[in-house]
Amino acid sequence: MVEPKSTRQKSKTQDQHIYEEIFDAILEQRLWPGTRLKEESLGEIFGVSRTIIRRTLSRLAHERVAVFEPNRGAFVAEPDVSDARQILDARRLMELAIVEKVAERASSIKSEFKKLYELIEQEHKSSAAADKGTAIRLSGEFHLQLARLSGNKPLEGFLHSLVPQTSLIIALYQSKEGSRCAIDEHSRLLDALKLGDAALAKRLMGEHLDHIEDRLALDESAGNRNLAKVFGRRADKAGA
Amino acid sequence: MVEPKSTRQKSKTQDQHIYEEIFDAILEQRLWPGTRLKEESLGEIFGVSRTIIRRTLSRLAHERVAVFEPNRGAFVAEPDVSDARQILDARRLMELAIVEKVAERASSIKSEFKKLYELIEQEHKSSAAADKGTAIRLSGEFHLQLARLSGNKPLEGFLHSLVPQTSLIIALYQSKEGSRCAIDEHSRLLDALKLGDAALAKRLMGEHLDHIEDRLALDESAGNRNLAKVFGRRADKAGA
DNA sequence: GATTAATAGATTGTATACAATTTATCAGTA
DNA sequence: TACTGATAAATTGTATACAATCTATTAATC
Repeated sequence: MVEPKSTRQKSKTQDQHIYEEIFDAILEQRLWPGTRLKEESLGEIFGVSRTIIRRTLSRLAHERVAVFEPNRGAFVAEPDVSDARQILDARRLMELAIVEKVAERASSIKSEFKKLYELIEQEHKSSAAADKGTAIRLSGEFHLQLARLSGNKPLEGFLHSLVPQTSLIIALYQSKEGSRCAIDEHSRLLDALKLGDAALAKRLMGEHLDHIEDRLALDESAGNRNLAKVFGRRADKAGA
Repeated sequence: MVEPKSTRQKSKTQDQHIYEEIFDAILEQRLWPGTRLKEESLGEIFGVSRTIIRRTLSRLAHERVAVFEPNRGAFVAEPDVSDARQILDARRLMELAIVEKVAERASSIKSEFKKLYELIEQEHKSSAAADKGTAIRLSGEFHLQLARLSGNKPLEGFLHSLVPQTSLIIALYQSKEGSRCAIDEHSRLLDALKLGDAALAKRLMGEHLDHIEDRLALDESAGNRNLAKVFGRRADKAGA
C-alpha cells in the first residue's frame, strides 16, 4: 500500500473510518447506551485532534445515535420507551417500502443478491462461533445493504440512522434471548426478493420485525430497566 | 429583553438561528441551487467565527440541502433528475404515513389544528400580496407542522430534510407556474384530518403531491435545464 | 458524621493560527 | 489573440490556545 501524496486527501476517508469504528461499536453493542464519548480520549485513540472527533460526534448526534448535553459532552443515546416505539414504527415503514422497491428491481440487480447471500453466510458463521457482537452487526448490515438496493438514497440514509438506534433499543429493552431464527428469516426474505415476490417479501419482513419487537419489553414499566436514568445518574464507561 | 448571563448559553439558539436563516432562504428560493456558501462571508454576516458556520453547513450537508466539495467548500445542493425522483418518492411515502398518523391522533390533538388553520390563513395573505417567497416557505412549514403532529420524531426529522430538498427541485425543474390551487388543497386536507378521515386525507395528500409533480419537467432531457452543470461551470451568486 | 462552601482540576465551546489546496492574475510564447 | 506556465491571492482543512462551564476534592461549619 502506498502512502497518499498528502495528509489532506485522506481526510474524508479518515472521517469515514472513525465514524464507522464508533458506528460498528454501537451496532455490536460494545458501546452501551449512555456511555460518555470524551473528545480528547477519542482523539488520542484515533490520532487526531478534537476538531475531527467533534465532527464525527456531530454526525452521530444528527443520526440520533449520540446526544450532546450542553457543556457536558456527547453520550451514546438512550432512547426511552416512547422513543423506542417511534423508532421501531418508523423503521417498519422504511423497511416495508425498501423491500417493495427491491422486489420491483429484482431482475435488474440480480448480481447484487450474491453479496447478500454471502453476508448471511458470514452471519451464520459468527453465530456458530458464538461471536454475538459480529453476528448482530452483520444482521444490521444486511438491512443496510437491502436499503442500498432499493435505489432510493434518502430512504437508505434514513435507515442508516434507524438501524443503530434499533441496536440501542435492543441493548436497553431486550428481555428474552434471541432465538436463532433471525438468520433464517433473512434467507427466506432474500429468496422471496430474488423471485420478485413483493407481497411475500413484505409479509416476511413484517414478521421479521415482529419477532425483533416480541423479544423487547416495551411496556410502561420497562423504563425502569434503565436504572441509571431512574436515579438521575450517568454511567461513564469510557476509560480515559 | 435581558442579555443572557454568558455568551455560552445562547450558543444553541444562535446555531439554530443561523441554521433557520439559511434554511428559510432555501425554502423561499432566495438561495439558488449551486450557490456557493463561503464560510468567511457567512461568518461576517452572522458575526461568528468559521467554526460555527462550519457546524451549520455540516448540518445542512447531512440533510442533503448543501453539499461539500473537498477543498472547494459548501454549495447549495443541485439534485439531478434521478435524485429528484428519489426525493419525491421518499417524500410521498413519508407524507402519506404522516397523514395517516395525524388522522389517527385527531381527537387527542384538536387544539393543534387551530395553529395550522392560522398558517393557511397566512399563506393566503402572502399569496394575495404576491409575496411568493413567503408563500412557498409557509407552504413548506405547513407540511413540517403536520409532521410534528404525527407524533413520530424520526419521521418528523426525515421530512425536515425532504421539504427543503423539494424546494430545490421545484427551483430547478418547475416548468409551469403554480396554479393557485395548492392552498385550498391544504385547507381540504386539514378538514379531512380534523374529522379523522384517514382514507380521504391520504387521497388528498396523494393528489396534492401529484399536482406538485405535475408542474415539474423531470423527463430525461430536463437535466439540461441546469445549463451551468451541463457545461461544468459553477454559479457563484454569494457576494463577499 | 453530614452538609455546605470554596477551590482546583478536567472538559467542553469558540476563535484563531497555520498548512494545504484551489482559484485568480499575469507574463511569456507561438 | 489564444494558450501555457508561474506566481500571488483567496479559501478550505486541521490543530491548538484560551475562555466558559462543569465536576471533583477539600475545608469549614453545624
